[in-house]
Amino acid sequence: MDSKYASYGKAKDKRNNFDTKAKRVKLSIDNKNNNPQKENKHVNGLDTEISHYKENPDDIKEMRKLLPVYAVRHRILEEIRKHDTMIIVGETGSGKTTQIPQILHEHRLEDTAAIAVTQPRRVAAITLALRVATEMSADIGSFVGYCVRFEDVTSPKTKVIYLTDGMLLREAIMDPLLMKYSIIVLDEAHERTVNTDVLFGIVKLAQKERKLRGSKLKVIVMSATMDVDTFRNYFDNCAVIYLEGRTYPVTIYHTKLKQEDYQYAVVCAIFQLHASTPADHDFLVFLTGQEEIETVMANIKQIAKESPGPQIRVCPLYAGLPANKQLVVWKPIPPGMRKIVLATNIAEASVTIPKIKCVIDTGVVKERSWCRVTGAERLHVVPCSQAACWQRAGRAGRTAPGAAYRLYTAADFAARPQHNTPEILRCPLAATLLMLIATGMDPGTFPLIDAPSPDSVQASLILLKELGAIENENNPKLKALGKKMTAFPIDPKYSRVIISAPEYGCLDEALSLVAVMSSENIFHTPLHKREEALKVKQKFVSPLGDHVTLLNVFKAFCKAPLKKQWCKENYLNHRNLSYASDIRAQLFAICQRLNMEVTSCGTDLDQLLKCLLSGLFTNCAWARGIVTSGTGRYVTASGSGASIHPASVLHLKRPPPPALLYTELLQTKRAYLVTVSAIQPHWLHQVAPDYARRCRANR
DNA sequence: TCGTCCGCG
Repeated sequence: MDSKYASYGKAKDKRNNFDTKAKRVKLSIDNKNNNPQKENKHVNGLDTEISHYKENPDDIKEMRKLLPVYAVRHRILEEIRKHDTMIIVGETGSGKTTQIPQILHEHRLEDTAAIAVTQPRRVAAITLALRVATEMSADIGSFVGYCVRFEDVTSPKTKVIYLTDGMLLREAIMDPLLMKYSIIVLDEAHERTVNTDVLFGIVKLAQKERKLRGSKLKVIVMSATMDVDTFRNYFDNCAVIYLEGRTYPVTIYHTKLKQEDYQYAVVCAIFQLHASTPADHDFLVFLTGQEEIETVMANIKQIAKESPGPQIRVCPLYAGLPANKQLVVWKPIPPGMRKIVLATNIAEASVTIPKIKCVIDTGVVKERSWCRVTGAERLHVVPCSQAACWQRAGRAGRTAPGAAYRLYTAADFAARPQHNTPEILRCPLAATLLMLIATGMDPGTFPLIDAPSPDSVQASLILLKELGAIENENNPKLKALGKKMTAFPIDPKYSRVIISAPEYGCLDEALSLVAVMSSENIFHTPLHKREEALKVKQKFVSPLGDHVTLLNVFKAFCKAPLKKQWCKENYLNHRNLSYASDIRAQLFAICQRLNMEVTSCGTDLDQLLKCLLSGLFTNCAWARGIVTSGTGRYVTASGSGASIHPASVLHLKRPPPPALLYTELLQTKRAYLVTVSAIQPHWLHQVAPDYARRCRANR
């Protein structure tokens, strides 16, 4: 155990040292209840336990009447009748997402068309629809339904449709005026996901155009944040309704001193609170990632052995954790024991853990950003916004009054930005721009609350031009190839791979590979079982590189009869492989619709790599002739240095391949090429001659 | 020799 805390748990005298150390966290009451309203305000999110409710219809009616929104339903209705666009700010538990669509439906405000209620997440769309169907005593898929990727549970009679905003965006490609709906409710607007931001513009333009045609579209934006000025300005100073929430007060504590090392501070805070808090108070701790969670978990277990107080059960929670291990968080524990949940920001909005009384917030988050010049994505730990801090604190007040211990000072808090940087300013834009162009929008004039820099837009338009999707970056007109690309709900580079595949006779393999690459990491490597996980991976490894290795794993997964068991034995993530399998089926169906011939290249895997290169030709790296500084042994097309990621099967391979095709350029401590294959340098000239010429000219 | 936040179609 190389933990820097490990020694504290070993001897009692060192425990004293731990307690009296100057560095220990001092928790003080800096702003106890000074602003109880504010404490609740960014709390939102969906109770995943919603779907487990089983009540009789009378109870449900009574429960609806108790919701804050019920009392003001007539006023809401009146306002919505009056205004074409409005913003509803509702705190957690106000019932806005489940009740307002019902109120609209009961008063037949949707007319002959339907009501769309969008959500950033699939599970939310599904569970909300199930809840509302129960409340309205309807079968799901009748007049209440939902629509998410792989699952359309609606019928022509469906009047209230819960759907992901990604799904509504895809509908906009077919019908930019969204004529199917007379009311569109955009929920969780404060999260500012790329899809929600783009939908704002789509509905705004659709509303304007439909007004001219005498077909009204009502737009209702729902948000948990109180800072609605940005939204209000964007929607031409529309009306705003505020709804009260249903949460309990959360007392906020800040540290008196700045904590230099939050990983150290968090362990100190846990044990200080552990010694002073009743055993039935569960803790929720916000950390940044898998490795950090595993390290802190090991430290807690070590110290707990020597520590007085109730028994501790530590539960890790992050998205990459296999589902069965995630579920442990929701399992009840024996009385007299304390549950400590160590979570990433998955617990901030995506999932709700009941009975949390105490939140410990490190105040940091791991954020991904994109560099338009090198195409590199960066993962780094940054302080989170004030809004995120309130959101985290609110997790302690879901079922009873609680407390939030912030491992940063009140001054530090005050100096933070109010909101996180919207995703649209941080991510590659090619997919979004292609979607917009396919919807008939002009990327130059499309209204966005926060517009990305013209340089970022330009960089992504150039990529779309190079992929053959649009004519020109200055006058982006969709080409036939681009039109075909939008049929596939995947990254434009990958849809280009699929469309090229028949040419290389490898559509069968390309579909599998693109499906796996569109899913999350399929390898699960726990910190303490790394060696064993690496050993079992060997049977899938191909000398050609990571891509063929991924393909080998996917093929074996498809053949395995007991998939869950098989994944466990092979240290693979069953959820992500199943997801890849679903994506493959979806892509396959689209190929059939487009009359594409599904052929296999058999053992001629060079064909597959060339095909991959036809979409990822901008992702080539060449071995450096002369080893210069420590920036890496390869150089990319943009001229930046990088090394093969150590998790790659080509890492440390001798001799190093002269040229590589990489999936991702990731900047962590250094720049790494992630998921790579060896290619012949002359392939680039065969596969993408125009690009190869320009690329050589620039180098 | 690395340690992959969260999501969507």
